Amino acid sequence: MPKRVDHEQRRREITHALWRIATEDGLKAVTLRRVAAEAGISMNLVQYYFSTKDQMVRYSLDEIIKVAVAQMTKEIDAAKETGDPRAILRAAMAGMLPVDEGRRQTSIVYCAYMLYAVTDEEIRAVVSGIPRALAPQLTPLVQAPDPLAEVESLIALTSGLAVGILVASYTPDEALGFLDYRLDQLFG
Amino acid sequence: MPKRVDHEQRRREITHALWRIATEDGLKAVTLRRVAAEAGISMNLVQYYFSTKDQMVRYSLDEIIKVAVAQMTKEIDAAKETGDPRAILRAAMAGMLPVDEGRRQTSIVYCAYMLYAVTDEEIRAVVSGIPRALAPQLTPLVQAPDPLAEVESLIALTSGLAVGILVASYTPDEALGFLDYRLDQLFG
DNA sequence: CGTTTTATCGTGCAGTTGCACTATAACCCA
DNA sequence: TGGGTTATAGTGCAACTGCACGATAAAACG
Repeated sequence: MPKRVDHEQRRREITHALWRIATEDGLKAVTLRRVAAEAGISMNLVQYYFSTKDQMVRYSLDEIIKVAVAQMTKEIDAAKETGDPRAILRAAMAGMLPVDEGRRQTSIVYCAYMLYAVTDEEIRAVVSGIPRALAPQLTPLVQAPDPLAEVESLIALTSGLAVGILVASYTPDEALGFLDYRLDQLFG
Repeated sequence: MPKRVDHEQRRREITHALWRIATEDGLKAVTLRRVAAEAGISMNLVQYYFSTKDQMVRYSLDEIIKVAVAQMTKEIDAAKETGDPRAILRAAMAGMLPVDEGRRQTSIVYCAYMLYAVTDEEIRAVVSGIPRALAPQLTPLVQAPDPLAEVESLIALTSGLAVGILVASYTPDEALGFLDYRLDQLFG
């Protein structure tokens, strides 16, 4: 048989191809044949690693969440070195914004899944818990009458800004400006 | 010929059918045949009123924006009677949230188009201008060092909350709570 | 060394999609 | 009253979709 292959690795490669397509033309452009072409393999091989298209899409969602969380965690940890609550919050929020090419891809794919979730029960179950899981980690950083409301609002704001950047309502700099303006109020 | 028919009216009927489908199963479920079935007419008739599927989708986008704007304008005007800036702002923002069945449909369809906009140049051009057009109308209502940043942030927050409600991250009441919490800060 | 696995490919298939083409019944106008 | 027009319906088609079914070469293993 040909070289033995790490299946997880192959699945991840296919997933990356899927992301590239979703970034460029949206999830609606994701087909088995196109993913195969983008990954440089035969369509049959895609089916070899994912028994069904839905499973492939679903796997890619789980992966993008992992990547996004890892990305943000890294930002937060780096900021934690400073010990400055504001810097940590800013890092966490800016880490969700599509301010560079890497994060832009993550954001686009993530947003695509967000909206998928609106009409897809299963994906909604995965996506809906994310802000609820994130908020409690950040509440200790703020002093306010209602820290949870404060942090949840901040997350919702950031999510709105992220979509705003993607549809070109704001430039990344403008969005960061709005975010900083808000943080000024929180800590000023 | 059969009864002479108002073409605009027919197009709107078809558009409503499209919305219902998009609300239930997303824009990806919108096909000529399904729209026709939902509207209770033959597929050919859909093609009679829209020469192409893209045109139909695009027309429905323009319509949903019109409806959403009208909805919000109505809310705002009603609140203007009170003359209370906070009430006006709240009406404008709450008018964007899917807090009842009617607004839920508007929001879902609107969100679907937002997503579409990320990877579709033409639709992005339509969608991206919306917050920029809305913000200046509301800036006179707030007193702050940077009223525009204030209002833009508020709009982004609301947009984030709207998506959050749709994917069941928040209940409508929670979202309204976050909004009010923010307004408390602004006016308190 | 032979045979069993395993990664890969090509092809075929039934279903769906958007669209084009034709038909026809009903209404308006000359 | 009759020819032209318009709203409607049916049907066919090429393209594409996800998926299933072999075929094959190469590595692993007895």
